[in-house]
Amino acid sequence: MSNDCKVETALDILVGKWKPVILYHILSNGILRFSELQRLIPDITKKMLTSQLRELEYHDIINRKIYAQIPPKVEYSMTEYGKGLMPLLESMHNWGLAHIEHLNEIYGEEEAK
Amino acid sequence: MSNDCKVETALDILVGKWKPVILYHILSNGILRFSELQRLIPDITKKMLTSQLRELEYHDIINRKIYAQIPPKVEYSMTEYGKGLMPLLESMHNWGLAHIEHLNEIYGEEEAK
DNA sequence: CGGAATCCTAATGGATACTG
DNA sequence: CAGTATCCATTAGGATTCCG
Repeated sequence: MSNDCKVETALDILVGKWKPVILYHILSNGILRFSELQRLIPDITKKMLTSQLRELEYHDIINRKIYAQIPPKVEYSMTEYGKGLMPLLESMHNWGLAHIEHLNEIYGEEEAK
Repeated sequence: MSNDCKVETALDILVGKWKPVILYHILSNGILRFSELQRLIPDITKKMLTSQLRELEYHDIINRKIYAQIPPKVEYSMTEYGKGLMPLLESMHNWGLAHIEHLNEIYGEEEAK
């Protein structure tokens, strides 16, 4: 059996068209409002931004701080626990970087995939 | 810009409902025939097994060796390059394991997600 | 401002049957 | 045995509108 393989658990947290980008911006900026994330990721819709943030929040990767005021203000930041993801993200980034090189060697520069 | 973030590149290789399981079995067994993989992963269809194997092959993670005989025989194994994925897979596995613990602490044992 | 609700499209995954 | 080919179901993602 392979039920002791938890690679997929880690994948779950990162999979989603926008999650890596969102994490990238929050990690770079520390704290970001909903509208700031929208500005930083122009092509994302509110619905997508909301759903991806909620999933990350569910997994305790990011924090959601609501200010009870009008107009509303909501801030997102990494949780302490979520910061523990950073080494893994870096490993993935580095491997990804090397892999692009590798694909170029095999298939040439054209193929982006 | 966040275009220098290549986390997604790494994700691409692993995303796909069956890829982690397939890699797990090939890594555990060294060399496996198509039919052996089918036995080890009972719920997968031929179509899915084929497509996932082809994607891994495209990325030079696994090798496909065809024996020109009747009945056909095809063996799959990790490439040398593909073995370089192992540390990353282990990191992800370990993080995933710890994350399940963490979720249990937050939400209790019931929630599997 | 930061969403929720609704509807729609595209991509992924699966069942089944056929083939060299 | 190791696949294709077709067709169908499910899911992810997106556009738009509305709301406190």
